[in-house]
Amino acid sequence: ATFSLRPPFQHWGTSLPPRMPRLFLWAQALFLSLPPSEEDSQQNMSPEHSSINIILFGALAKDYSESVSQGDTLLVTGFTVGNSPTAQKDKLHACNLQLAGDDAWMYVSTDSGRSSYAAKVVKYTYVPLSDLTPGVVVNVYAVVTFFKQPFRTKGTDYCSTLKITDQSNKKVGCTIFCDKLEEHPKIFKMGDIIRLHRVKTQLFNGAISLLTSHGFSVVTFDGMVGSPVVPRTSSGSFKFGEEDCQVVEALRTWAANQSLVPAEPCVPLSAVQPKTYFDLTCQLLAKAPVDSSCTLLKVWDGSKCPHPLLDVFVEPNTLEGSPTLSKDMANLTANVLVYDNHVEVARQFKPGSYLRIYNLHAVPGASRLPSNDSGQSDQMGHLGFHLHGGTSYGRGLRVLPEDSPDILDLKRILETFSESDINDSSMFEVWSTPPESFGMLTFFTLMLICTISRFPVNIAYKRTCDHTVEQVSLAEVKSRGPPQMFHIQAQLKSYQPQRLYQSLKLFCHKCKTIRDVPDDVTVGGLFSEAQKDVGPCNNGYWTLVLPLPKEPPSESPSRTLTLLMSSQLMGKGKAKELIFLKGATLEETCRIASAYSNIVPVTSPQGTMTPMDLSAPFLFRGTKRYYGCKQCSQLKVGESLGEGVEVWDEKSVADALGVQLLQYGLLMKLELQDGTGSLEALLWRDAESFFHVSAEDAAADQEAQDRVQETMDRLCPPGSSTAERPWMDLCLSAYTVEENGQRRACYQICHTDTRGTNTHTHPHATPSDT
DNA sequence: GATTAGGCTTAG
Repeated sequence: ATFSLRPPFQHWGTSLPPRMPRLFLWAQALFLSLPPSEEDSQQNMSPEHSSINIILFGALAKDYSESVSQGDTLLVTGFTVGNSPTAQKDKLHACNLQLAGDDAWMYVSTDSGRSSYAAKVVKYTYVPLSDLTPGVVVNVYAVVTFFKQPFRTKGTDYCSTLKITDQSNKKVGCTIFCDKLEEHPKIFKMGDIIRLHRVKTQLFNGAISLLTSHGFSVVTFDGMVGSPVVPRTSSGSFKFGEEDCQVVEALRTWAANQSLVPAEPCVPLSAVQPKTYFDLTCQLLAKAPVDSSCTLLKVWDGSKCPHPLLDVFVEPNTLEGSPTLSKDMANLTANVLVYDNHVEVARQFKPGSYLRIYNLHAVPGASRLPSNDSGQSDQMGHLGFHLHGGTSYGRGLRVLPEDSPDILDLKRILETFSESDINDSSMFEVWSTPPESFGMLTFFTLMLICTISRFPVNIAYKRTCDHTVEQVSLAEVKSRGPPQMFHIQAQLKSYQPQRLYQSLKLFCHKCKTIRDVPDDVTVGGLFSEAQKDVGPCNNGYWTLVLPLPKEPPSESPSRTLTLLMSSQLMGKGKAKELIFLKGATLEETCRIASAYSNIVPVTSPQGTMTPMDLSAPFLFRGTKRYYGCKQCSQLKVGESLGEGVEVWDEKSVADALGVQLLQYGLLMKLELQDGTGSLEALLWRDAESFFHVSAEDAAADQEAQDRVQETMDRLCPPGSSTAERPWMDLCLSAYTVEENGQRRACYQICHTDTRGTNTHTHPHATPSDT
């Protein structure tokens, strides 16, 4: 992965980012033992010189850190011998062995004696907890009997505190330090199985404990007998085989007969006793910051609490997500106040996600929230829930993945709410409302169904238009026909293109045509084609010709890179602001563009410098690429450049070159439905405000692309049923297009804004601005 | 490259 431009560019004095190996492993006093040779004895070498440091660089470091264990025998070839800078300190050999580059290899022979090629065959040995001795690095398999979710330490890391045990019945404490939260063990409940690689034994208070050591890794599993053995890890390169399955299953079976786990700490809202501590598995409906040390979470688990639940009012504009009044009234919403260290954790949560809250305190009596001191006298004795500060008793909270068994159960329960029909008697039970208020009940039940059926993404899609139009059904839209504006309420049935990058288009304001953004293979091909033009170009530009080092195969022709700068700009000391580049590959152009403000790739077919085929970008600015319209551009390179131009941006460069600049846009076709029918509508003119993304950013920036994807995933969650999709308030413009003499009605979504993630409007409420 | 914590209830 060497960068062929480096030598000339270093000479030229640019600041191109170097491509250095990113990974290296400091493998200290590795597991290698060299038996003292005869020469050594003759030279009176001291015994400590039988140990030597090996340093691995690059890909080797990554591969071997995954595959070498203490005690393995290594065969090392292709190394260089260097002075060991740590010889004084570690008293090891004065030299070290450095393994870098393609020639360096290391072969690993495991305990079993079968030598083999590196990473593939390493076998881990697991030590029973009763056999642990202090001061060694080991691998263990165990059952978790106590755990704390990772919490911030006073140092640089997060810490997970665990207690684990195995068939040897020995209980061992385990402390995991790691600065990355995702690398901490994913433990959801006591009884989960854990596999720890490279943990260090340590004597503390007279007992063995385990501590993370270099190269530490962890995988966890559900502890329930019979459930699928699915490793939970964030590591992409962990080893997991048939034997692991067997170890996990053996531990599960053993643990099932041991009563290791105390009485089920997980309690549904329907079984909560006041003044107790319990674990709650729930879905987050909404959250709101209360103050710097307290956050409110509104959650439910689909069960009805027998005790009246405390309601906590917060300013609606501070609330993220959509709690529903109906769930409050049905005593389904639990208000959880999360304090101190847990606030940071809760900040990451998104409404709709599934949570488990550990050691939640059910507190009868009103909360002392400043905003509702007065209003809560009538809530005396209502149950509130507190997640106190600190981590005692494993107090904490985390998101559970949607496919974990407990969540599947919970989802099923929550689904029964959205599927419930008004005539469904289970609904009446939920309400436990006396028969005499039946009329009232029907109204509220209707409300409940309306709201819940739009769960979990009850987002208000706000119309931003300023006209007043009656809201109509899709069937009416079709029967009334164009030209007209409509307001509709609909769900997304499907959309095209499914590959969202294909929605990026280039638009010419002059000839009104839309074209696709070419992919890198196509653009790269145009650059290769342009490279064939090796002739000179003499049109009065300052020219710098850079020979490039030969690349294999050696018979390939030598290449040069030509940089051209305008004499006019040179005269003003602005030469670097606009650079023309000839002979570069696409990749090289991109790299150079990262260091200069405007790079124009050019060729010189008849000895005159001219922009490349306009199928390719005519301009690179940082990560952004700009295209010109083939039909409408009238290239004029060679004439005087940019008289009076102060700032060189895409517009002034396009003007100077006679290029008709194309504008980026997003084009999608959305199929809408509302129960009266479905309708295909385009998203084009107002697509940027719909997604809150500039199309130009979306062409160059992953984050912007993600935002488009997220919006589509919210409107149409992958694998979701219609009932789960949110409703949108949309403004629709109907117009007529003529194709082959045929007139056809066309619809476009306009004036609609998906920013409303923090707002909530009841589905039947009329947006205030319409 | 050391350090962090080393379960055992907040007090809202």
